[in-house]
Amino acid sequence: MDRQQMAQLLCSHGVRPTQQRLTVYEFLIGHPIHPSVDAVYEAVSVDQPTFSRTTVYNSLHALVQAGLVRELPLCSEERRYDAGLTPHAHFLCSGCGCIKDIPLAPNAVESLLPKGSGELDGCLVQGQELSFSGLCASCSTPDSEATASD
Amino acid sequence: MDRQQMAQLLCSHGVRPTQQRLTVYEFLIGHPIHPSVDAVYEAVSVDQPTFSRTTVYNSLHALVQAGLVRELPLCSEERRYDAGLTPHAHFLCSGCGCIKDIPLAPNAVESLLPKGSGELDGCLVQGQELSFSGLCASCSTPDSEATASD
DNA sequence: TTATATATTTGTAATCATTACAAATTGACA
DNA sequence: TGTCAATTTGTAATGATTACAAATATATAA
Repeated sequence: MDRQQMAQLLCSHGVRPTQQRLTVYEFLIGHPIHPSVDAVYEAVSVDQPTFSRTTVYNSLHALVQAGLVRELPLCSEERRYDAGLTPHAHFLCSGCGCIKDIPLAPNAVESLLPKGSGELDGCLVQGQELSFSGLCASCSTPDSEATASD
Repeated sequence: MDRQQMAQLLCSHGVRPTQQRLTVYEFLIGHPIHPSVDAVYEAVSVDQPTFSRTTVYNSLHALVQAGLVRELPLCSEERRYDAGLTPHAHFLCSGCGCIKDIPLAPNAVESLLPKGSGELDGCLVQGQELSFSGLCASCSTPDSEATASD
């Protein structure tokens, strides 16, 4: 997906495709590491030193509200963002903070809901998230301390 | 479960059953509203005005580490805690912040993982959480603005 | 193209949940 | 009872996020 296509995608979701928003979205698409706000900011600042941290926040808000990016509900100190919209779960390593994707079958999560129990009756469900936590392969091996990578 | 039983439960999990920890745990058990730290603090302060906010943090940390309480991974500003350990999912209302429990069958979540795909190979899975977000019945009804209750 | 209005970006200051810390207190154990 | 270690308490510090206003960019109309 090139910038032109991204711009059209943003437009079709009601988001004005400014340079900054495209830069943030491009980074998320190209780096599926579920980065924090600061990770995005650090990355885009390399090429564009005037890029503001506030703009990263603003852009992410706009993209999340448009449904193009989702904020991950995780027990992490910082918020993490994901532009991958195919159904998948996440594994958060409490050691190094890395996040792994876990593919899921379509409608897998819905199948868990109690059928006809009415538990979600009247509730408007807009998002869902399945997450696991623990230690990744690197961090669960005692002799090799993992460096916080992604 | 009375205080005596709670004390034994904490002991068996390696947590010294201090008065403060028991008070926090008792509140969580008795009020399954998945409260925030501040909600716990406000509640216990009514009867014990000298109860410190830091102690609420400390107690919750101890209980979480012992596996008696879980911290909920949700897209909320504050951390929320749950002493209910039976398998269930959560629904977080972005309007009023209330959280509803959604019962799940045992091992329902595990059944979603790709069989033999090795996606979690080498990872030590310690926790899991399935959450939904949206608007609760009260908040999705336009004419009755819900008051932030639980 | 130019003028005008609107939306966005930027940088700084403020907010708020959480953590760090040290003194005071409590509880266990000899 | 005395001593030591763990816990509690209150305050100060931290750090992610938000608020805000001036500067800038963008879209639309003339």
